[in-house]
Amino acid sequence: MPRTVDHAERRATIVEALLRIAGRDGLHTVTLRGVAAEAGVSLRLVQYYFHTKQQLLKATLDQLEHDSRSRWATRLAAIPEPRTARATIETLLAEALPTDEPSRTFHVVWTSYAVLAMTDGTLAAQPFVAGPNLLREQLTALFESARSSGELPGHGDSAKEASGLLALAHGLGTSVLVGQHSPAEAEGVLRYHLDGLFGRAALTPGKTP
Amino acid sequence: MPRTVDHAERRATIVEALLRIAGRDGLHTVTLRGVAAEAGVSLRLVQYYFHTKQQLLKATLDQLEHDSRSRWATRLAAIPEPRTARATIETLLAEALPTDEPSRTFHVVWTSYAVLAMTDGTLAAQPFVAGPNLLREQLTALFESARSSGELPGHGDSAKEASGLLALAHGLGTSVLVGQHSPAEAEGVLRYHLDGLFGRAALTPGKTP
DNA sequence: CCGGTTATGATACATATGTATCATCAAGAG
DNA sequence: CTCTTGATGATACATATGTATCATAACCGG
Repeated sequence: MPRTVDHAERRATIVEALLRIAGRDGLHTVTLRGVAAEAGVSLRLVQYYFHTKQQLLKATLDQLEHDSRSRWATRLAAIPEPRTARATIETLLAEALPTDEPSRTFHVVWTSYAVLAMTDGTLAAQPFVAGPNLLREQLTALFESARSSGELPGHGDSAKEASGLLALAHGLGTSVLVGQHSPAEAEGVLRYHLDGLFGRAALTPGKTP
Repeated sequence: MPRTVDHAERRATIVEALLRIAGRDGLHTVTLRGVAAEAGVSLRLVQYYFHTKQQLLKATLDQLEHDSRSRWATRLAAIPEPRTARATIETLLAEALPTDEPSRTFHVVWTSYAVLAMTDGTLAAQPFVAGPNLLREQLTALFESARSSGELPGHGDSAKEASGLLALAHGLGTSVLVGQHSPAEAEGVLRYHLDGLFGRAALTPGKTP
């Protein structure tokens, strides 16, 4: 065999270049030449590692999904040991809020793909259906166990709670992306609603009757 | 004056054609020639009434905003006379859920514009900031009055409740657009959360302690 | 009726972009 | 060393698209 290069690494740098462009100027401004320039490689190389633009876009989406999953795992693993349902849930949902710049980039591009998936049937819709569904199931399970353990008061429809909370976090995320809310505001709203779920009275001092 | 045509009407038909295309195939597939063909006019006419593509896109966004406002007004006016806060709030939020096909088209295109606004600073971000903010203030006021009238139990941060509910509705809307939830499911989740706010016990028979 | 303004058609132009082709270089195998 | 194969560079090609230009028809005021 002649000189061999780490394909995975090359592909990663190219995908990262695409992500930078898409996060800065929008996914619709992504062009093969632009990606090549941003990555500091020739157009030919982009073609070489991703034969077509569709494949490059697909690979980028896969990468986004992969990164997202690994971030979740990291965050979950970092929860301090008295691992309450509240903390776990808050951790899961916090990932939906764009706080720092890389997170913002991720969410902008991810949302761009989601919009594409709304009309482009060829683009895999699984990431935007199966992913959230999985998350919803996790949340539902957390709710259930928290309810039976007594951490979560009252009775309710855990599935609906989970769906709602997920939608809430997602909606807050886009509101941040669009400039309506600051990340801190969104975090506050999210926390407020979690407080409501887990019993506000116990958490807001001075208001206990 | 020579032959004069109703410019507003022509512009409307062209904008509607653009909306059909954007709703069906995505905003990124919109082309001047495509719009012309869809509208049944010549390319020149699209250029004549909207000098540049930017202006056409801008006009379409304005149209979307206008339509949205008028739909809200219609819905609000249609609320039966014992106009409870609950009914008004539910009406306001229901507009965020894509139920029928025209509504879906609207929300798909609207979301596409929102994504554009995330990176394209030239595109007016007001619709996606001022609009929701206004709605949030309305909701906040409704919460406040409902609280003082006793319709809404407990005390809480009306502004945060309003922001959260708005984000919830919006998040549910996108989850429908992306195929994760059916419109009915989303409606159910929304109603469930409203039930929670307005006191679930009074609404779910058989669970009163 | 006629001149001028509005409206519309046909077409040209420049450019950006995805994709394909041809050539060349590099490096390890035999 | 050389020769095969993987990696990369330069460039060509076809096309789509936004925009501009030229011409012409329709209509109304004087």
